[in-house]
Amino acid sequence: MKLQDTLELYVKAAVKALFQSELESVEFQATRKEFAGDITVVVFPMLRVVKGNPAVIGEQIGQYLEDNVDLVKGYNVVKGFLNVEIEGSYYVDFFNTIKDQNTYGFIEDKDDKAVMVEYSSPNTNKPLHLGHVRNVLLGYSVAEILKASGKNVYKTQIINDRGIHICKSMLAWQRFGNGETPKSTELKGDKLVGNYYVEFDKAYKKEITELVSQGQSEEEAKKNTPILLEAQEMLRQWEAGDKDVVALWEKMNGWVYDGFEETYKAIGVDFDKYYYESQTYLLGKEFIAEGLKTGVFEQDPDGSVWCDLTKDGLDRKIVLRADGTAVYMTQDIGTAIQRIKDYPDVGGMVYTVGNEQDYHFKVLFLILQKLGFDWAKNLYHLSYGMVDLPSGKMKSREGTVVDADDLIQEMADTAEDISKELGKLDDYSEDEKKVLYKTIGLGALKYYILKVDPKKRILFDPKESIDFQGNTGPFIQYTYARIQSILRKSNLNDDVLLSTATALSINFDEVSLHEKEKQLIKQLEQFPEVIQNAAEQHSPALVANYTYDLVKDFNSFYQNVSILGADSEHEKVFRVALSKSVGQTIKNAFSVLGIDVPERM
RNA sequence: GGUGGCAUAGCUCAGCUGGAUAGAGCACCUGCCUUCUAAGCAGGCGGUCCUAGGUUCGAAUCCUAGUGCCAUCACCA
Repeated sequence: MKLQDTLELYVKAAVKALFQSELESVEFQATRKEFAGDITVVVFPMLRVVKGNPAVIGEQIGQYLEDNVDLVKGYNVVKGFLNVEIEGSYYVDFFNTIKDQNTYGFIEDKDDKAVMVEYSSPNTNKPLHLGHVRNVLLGYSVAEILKASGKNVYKTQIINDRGIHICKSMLAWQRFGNGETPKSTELKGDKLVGNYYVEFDKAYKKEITELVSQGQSEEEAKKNTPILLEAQEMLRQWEAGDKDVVALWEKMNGWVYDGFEETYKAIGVDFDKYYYESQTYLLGKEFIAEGLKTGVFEQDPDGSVWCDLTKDGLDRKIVLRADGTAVYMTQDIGTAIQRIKDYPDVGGMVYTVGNEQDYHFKVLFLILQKLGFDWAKNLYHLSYGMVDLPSGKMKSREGTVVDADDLIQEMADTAEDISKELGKLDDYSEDEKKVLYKTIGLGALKYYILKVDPKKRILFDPKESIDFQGNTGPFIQYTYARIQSILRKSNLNDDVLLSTATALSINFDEVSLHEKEKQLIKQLEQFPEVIQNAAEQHSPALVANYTYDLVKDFNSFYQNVSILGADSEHEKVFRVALSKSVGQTIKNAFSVLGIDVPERM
């Protein structure tokens, strides 16, 4: 049983014995550093049941606990706060129960119902940028956190592979491409296709200028440029299944997928299943027809189909155009249903999509509920803030985007510069160094993005490079590397670590627990709860900030207490074992953030 | 205009279901490498928690109103 739960029973018993009153619950908080004690009982809420001076009541309860509870070593009362000191042996005993768990903090028995997490979901006409990076890191991490919290998880995305945007790239490539391929240009496929998307835009703008000089209004010109009309014609041909257009579409999308795959690999994320809009956009229609029969939807005289959500405080939402073609909503309805068909064990889904689409998902979830799907109540929009530059929004057409591949490379380069300056790795091979630079660079980037609350926007200044000191990924990685160094130098194998730490608890009087050691164990004790909270709140930031606190405590311990130079063998082994556990916890925490930890740095 | 989100130190961010004198990092200043990796540690400076009301023993946290920024309100996605 958790310390808090145990104490709660005793505090209730104390109140019953002393004041003949029943408490419903007891409020605890961690004791602030400036006071003696380990855990604090807040007396104020009891005043509803027990009348009197809170300080006096605290005093009486404290005395009762000291007299009746072995765990309680002492107490003090400050105003209405009862600070309880816990026997050091409690912490040593607790540590003994976790020190050999490699999966500490994770729940291994999985729920029957799985969760599907969607993230990334890019368009196929341009490379991934910093905005996608946030999406991908968040989605991956939340998926891993959910796994760690005891869920089976499927990672997926929906690839927006059809529509006018890809036709624009296709057309530009046809016109200006001279048969270029990723191979012939040595460009990543997504970059090559993205270039033609830009080419299209250039030609388009030029044609607008021409038409305007011929007397058309700008508005007219935008609709009438030959190149746009041709792109629209291409889309019609695609929808009609024109062989040549489809072949070109397949070829160019193939290039993009290869490029994306490379980027995902570089970032270190993966997917269990891909969905393509081109394959699912028709599926929703069936259910629109179904919903029309059951009255969920209504048809206007022009043939368009709507869902009336005014009673739910929202608007009327179109789900099918007058010409019978699908809109975004149609396809999302179809995709959701398809996913449950494919994976019947899925009981809920998480959509990692920017907060600009909050309204869309509110509507989508509501419609799915109205259609009567029981899983529809377990849909969650993991809505996150935009990543903005000091100059404002990123705009691909204006060339202000921060490219994902470039960014990853720059982070590794910075890691390399710093590492070389510090010069601690002279005996590493070039290959080993390269891997390490990437680990550190990515660690910096991922931590930088994941440590902020998803719903808040991020301001990213490319000129001010991401820090490697303080509350950063590399700082935490560095601490991990230090711990590994100690483990190597201690020459203690696991058997010794296990047995001697146990011996310490038996002979506890010999050695008292150092403040810094106790603090570390308290911090370790929090980890499983942090994972559960992070899963409930879909927030990797909670894990990131926890890890930082843990690491700060460790570094303080490390600098103030000699580990390998401890006075007794007992102490030394205990401290090494404690360090090892902290290292394992860092590793576990970082694994759900998708960040690797190095043996040295 | 309707709806939703955000607002905490010069900058970037924490602050769990309301609890003690609001915490970190960066930057700036002071110390600490002959002892386990100084990407570190110990300390200092720095706050009208956007504003005004309200709820209560107690509010950065909850409620109301206002201000500012962002998003959204398409037969776009």
